Amino acid sequence: MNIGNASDKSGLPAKTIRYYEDIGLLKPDRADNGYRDYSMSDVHKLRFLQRSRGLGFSVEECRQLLALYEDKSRASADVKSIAKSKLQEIERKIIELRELQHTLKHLVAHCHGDQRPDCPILESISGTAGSS
Amino acid sequence: MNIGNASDKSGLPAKTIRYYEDIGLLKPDRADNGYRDYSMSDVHKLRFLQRSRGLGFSVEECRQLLALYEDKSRASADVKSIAKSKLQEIERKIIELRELQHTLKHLVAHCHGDQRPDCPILESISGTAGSS
DNA sequence: GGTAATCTTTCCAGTAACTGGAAGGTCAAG
DNA sequence: CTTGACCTTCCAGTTACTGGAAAGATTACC
Repeated sequence: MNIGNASDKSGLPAKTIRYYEDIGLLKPDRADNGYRDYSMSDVHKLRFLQRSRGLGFSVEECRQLLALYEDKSRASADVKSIAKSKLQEIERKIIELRELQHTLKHLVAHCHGDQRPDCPILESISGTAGSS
Repeated sequence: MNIGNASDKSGLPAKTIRYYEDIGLLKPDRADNGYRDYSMSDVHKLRFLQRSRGLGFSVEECRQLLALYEDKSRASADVKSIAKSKLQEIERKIIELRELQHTLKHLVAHCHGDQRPDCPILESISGTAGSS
């Protein structure tokens, strides 16, 4: 499939997909006319990248995650140790998102925007009373 | 407190804190010697920024979140509608993180790195069999 | 078959969000 | 009163895109 189609299915702009190719993240086939030709597997990987980038992983981290995703020949211990450290990071991100969620819900529920100078939320936000 | 201290407490590099000041996200007091002087409230906000950035929100989105955080005078409906749309985004991110977590756990549990050409994970990854 | 619209290609420049480093001022310790 | 660890501003470089030009390919219509 052409890049426009892959873009629609992955949620990534065509520009970004070409950029990911430039930096060696994903190399699609080429059709006889020179057009890039994406397989469904490529599209899955693009969607995977779209998600991980949106969740705050850097491109280099995404490269690692993609390597895990694509793993076909690396040593088990190696793969597992990277996966485990990524899992810890994911766990942390989920917790932080829950705290942010809690804070915003609290705001929606309790702050009425009626010119009050101090909001009780300020106490609980930014992990001051929720983590570490 | 000085910027180095604020940096330690917020987890943001001093460089980044100065950059956030440049773009108008957070304006600390200045001591008589010209040094930036951060209050605990400033540090909370920096930590808040550190987290939201790490969770994949853009600086402009963080500006909105910070405005919610700081809200003291805006109309309730306005604040609530922004907060609600951010809550949806957070909900989505949590779901995506859970799926990523599930995928990686599956990888750690079932892929042994023993040269196998196709991993069963490929089916379930990237939301193909888990969402939408 | 012609041609206009809509792809696609590469390349180069611009933006967003930092990041590093130079040149110099400030401060606490010995 | 100097040494070292801070801090300041400024300017240049990096990462991760993003927009736009110029040109080739494909499809859609007459």
